[in-house]
Amino acid sequence: MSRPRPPEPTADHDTGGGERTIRDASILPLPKAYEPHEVEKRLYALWLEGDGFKPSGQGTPYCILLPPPNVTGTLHMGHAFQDTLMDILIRRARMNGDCALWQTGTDHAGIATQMVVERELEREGLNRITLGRTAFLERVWAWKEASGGMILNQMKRLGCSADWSRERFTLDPAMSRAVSEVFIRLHEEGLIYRGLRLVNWDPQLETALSDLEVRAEEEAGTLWYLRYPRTGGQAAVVVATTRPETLFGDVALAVHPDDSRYHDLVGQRVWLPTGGRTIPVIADAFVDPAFGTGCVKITPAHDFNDFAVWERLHEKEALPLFRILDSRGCLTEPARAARESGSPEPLHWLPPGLEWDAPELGRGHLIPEAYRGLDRLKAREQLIRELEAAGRVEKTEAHRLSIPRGERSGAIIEPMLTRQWFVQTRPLAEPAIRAVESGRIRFVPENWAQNFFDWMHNIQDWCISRQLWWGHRIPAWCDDQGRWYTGHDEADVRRRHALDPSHPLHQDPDVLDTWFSSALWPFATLGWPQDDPALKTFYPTEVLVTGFDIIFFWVARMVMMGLHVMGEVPFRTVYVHALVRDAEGQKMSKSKGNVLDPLDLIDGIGLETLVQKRTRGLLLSNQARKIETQTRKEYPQGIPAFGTDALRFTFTALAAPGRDLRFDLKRVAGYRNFCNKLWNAGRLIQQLCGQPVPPTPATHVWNRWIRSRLASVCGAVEEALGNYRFDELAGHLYEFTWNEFCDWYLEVAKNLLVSASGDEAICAETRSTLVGTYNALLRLLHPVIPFITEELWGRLAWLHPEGPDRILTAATPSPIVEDRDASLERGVLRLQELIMAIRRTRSAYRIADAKRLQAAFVMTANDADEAAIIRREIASIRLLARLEACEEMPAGSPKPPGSATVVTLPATLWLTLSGHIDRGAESARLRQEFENASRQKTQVQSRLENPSFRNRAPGSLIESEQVRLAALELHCGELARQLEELDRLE
RNA sequence: GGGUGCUUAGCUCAGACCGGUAGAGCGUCGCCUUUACACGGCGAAAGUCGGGGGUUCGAUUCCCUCAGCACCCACCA
Repeated sequence: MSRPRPPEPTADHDTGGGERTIRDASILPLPKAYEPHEVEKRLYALWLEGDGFKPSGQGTPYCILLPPPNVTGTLHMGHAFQDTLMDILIRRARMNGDCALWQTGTDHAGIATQMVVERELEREGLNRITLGRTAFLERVWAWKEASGGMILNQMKRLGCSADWSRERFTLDPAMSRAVSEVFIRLHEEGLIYRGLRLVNWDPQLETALSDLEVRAEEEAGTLWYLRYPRTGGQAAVVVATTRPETLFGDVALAVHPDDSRYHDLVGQRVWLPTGGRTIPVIADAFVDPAFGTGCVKITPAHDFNDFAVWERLHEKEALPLFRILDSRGCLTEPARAARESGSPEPLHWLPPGLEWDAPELGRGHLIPEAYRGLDRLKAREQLIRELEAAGRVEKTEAHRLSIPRGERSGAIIEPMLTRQWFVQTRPLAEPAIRAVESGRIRFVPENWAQNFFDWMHNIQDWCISRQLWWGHRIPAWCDDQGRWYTGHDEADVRRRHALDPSHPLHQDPDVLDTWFSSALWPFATLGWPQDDPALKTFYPTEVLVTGFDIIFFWVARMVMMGLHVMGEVPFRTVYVHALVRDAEGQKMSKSKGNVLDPLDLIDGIGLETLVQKRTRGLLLSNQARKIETQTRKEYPQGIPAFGTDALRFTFTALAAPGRDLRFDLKRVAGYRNFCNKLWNAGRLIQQLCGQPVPPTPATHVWNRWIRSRLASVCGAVEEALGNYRFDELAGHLYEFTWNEFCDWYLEVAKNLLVSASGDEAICAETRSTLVGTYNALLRLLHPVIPFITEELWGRLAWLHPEGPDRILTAATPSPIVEDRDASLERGVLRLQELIMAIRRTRSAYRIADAKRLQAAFVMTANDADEAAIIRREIASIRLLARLEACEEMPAGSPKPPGSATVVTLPATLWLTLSGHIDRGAESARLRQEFENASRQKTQVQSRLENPSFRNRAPGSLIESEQVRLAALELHCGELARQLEELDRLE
């Protein structure tokens, strides 16, 4: 969908980049519109030449860590947003002369990657078990080499200036060394331990998960009221449960100690509803008498609450502990479960004197024959049928409850008694809390620190072992007595622990939670535990740019590990950005069909391809149809190519503090237009100058003005970046570029150079201002929109005869303090107000721009500087308000006949409009203005007359209100006079 | 159950820590093919700042409260 455009000179195309010189540049006109596509590829290659994005120079070290994306991942809007912000910071730091490193790499993403490869195997009719561990891991590595890391290439399309030579992968040998080193140290310090505990078990993936990897959703369920017959023959005890199948693992019933209904029951025994085994009734305050029947079954191996009860009371009440599910969630005899775990450590606990063959334990048969090997959900159905038939179900109720599901697999999570490795987090959390409290780590925006504290204060020990194959194998070996030893490898273990070669050792088959290695990312990527100079230079890193969704997963753990291992925080600032949503505020997800691919916004995509892309691989066909309809409606033309810079500017402008960010495609179009505006400003300047210009001091009002504004904007940009207010950064740049530089300054400068008097001195300083401002502007913009600024820098090489060839390595423009002139800026503001008032009046009378009008004015300004600026700038008033002539008349001059009146603060001006004038409209217009001004005047007046205001308001406010009142009085007086004049003439 | 955030123009959002005159982009309307740009220029319309109460000389802003919408943590036998 490209517009027809005039033929372009071919000489400036594909010159290979870098070969351009000032000589030939001056004669090459720019194409009429900026075309990002060709430019982006060429320039990225150019940037990679030589040292690429390696840190250089002796400047202050400045390091940002890329939150390592999953190797399985592809770039989505969230990444693109985050990457843009990081790239802005890094490019700016580089231009500031800092030694800037953007450390990049990918994460092995244990579960995600293993699932991808397992699915691939499934398509070939294979599975990992038949393949075996070694062959399976070879497959995963092959997959990683072939398809992993696509996301980093996509980042390059975004213009990311990460140091690709330092790319790391969390399973690199050096990273693995860091992982085992930390594991060994923490184990020796007692901060990593092996424990028999309940964990969240995913029966589909057959692994433990951490609390954070479990999502609970409210779903419809059933509450069954089951009868537990009493041994003495009295009425059965009724217990409500949502998971009846767990009754095979019951070790007690519990009631609240103060529940009078059950006082006589405590200490007695009841029969299980099936299975021929009795359990005691105990009392514990955790029971809520108001829920169900106030009596609860205790299944310590499969329920977190019950396990807590067991921990409190198992010695006193002689409660055994055993599990009844195998790793796939099927019912199994406890003894079998222990054997299956393959470890010499027992997976149960029996009170002294109690043996498996005791009647309390069903003489070793806890699971009736008919249920053995049955999936827990199937077993549930079968059990309910059996109990109903036996009259053991009193009633059933529909019940909403939150069902925990594995984040990855979606399978219902079972709390499961297993032996796992845990990190004892409290001793690690305390220094982390202090680091944030003391300000050694700053959260931006601050309120996220609260979130961090809340979690850290209630932190639970972290289960770090996973029953997967893809990941860091746990560096721990077990002997036949169940004793554990750590080391980097078996030989290392024997050396460290002085074990004879004949001493049997078996390495733990499990791997570590992916987040364990991620937690070491800040120092492991920089070379730890080696004595790497990068570590000394760049640790602690400057700022972590991340979403709030991984504060717990990742940020908190990096802080804990960094402080513990390095003795220093991993980063000084945590900048927490919002999460990208669609235009309706919905989370972008494949199943909703509202996903936007950042690359499609850059390159564009046709409607048909987009529809295909969004519906591919969807299981439900009605869902696919819905998405197709919605997509066709929303993007009837597909998505046009906006270019990388437009997308980056959009992200920057949207990066206001907050927790979600609605991504609106229309904004991208707006910023594409912005890029084009900047491009065309370059075209104009090329036409006006086109060769190096010696720096010349400014004397002309507008030249001084734009230099003053530039100095202000440099300062504002610096401040916005210092506060991580990317939205404000974008706002300042947009406003300055478009409104001040293009709309005002270029219009004037064009005139000064093309049609003006031929005053060589003014021309020289105007060229110098034009070139100096545009040059600085490109450098200010470069971190945000790197491609177009680099392209302009290259094409307009005469802009920077002494500067570097590439804007990438140019210096940030520093604000020139002497250029700032507040009084001049005020004066120009008045001038602009006068010009805008004339334009308004012209527009009200619908006078074409081409029509030049006669005008006369009287000065009403009481500020000498302002008046001087107006008088000096009559030429620009004429130019910008399209006047033929504009003459000053003596104060008190009468309104010329047949004129429209324009009343502003610095001057009252009459536009000669013979033939157009409408006395009624004129009067109404002035009256309206008068009323507005009087309303304001009255407001200020009454405020100033209010004694309590005068007594209590700060002096500076009173002063400024007085100034304002004076101005309003002047304005009102002048409007009244002009209205009288109008009446008098009538 | 505990907590956090949001509610401002037709749409998407700034502004609020630090009270006094409410801003932007997009959209809408009018005029304009002015040789940088129609991916443009100039101009205009458009808001009882979610409801109620309080503090204050003054509240969109601070406090309380209600409503709606998001989200997080815990938990539901």
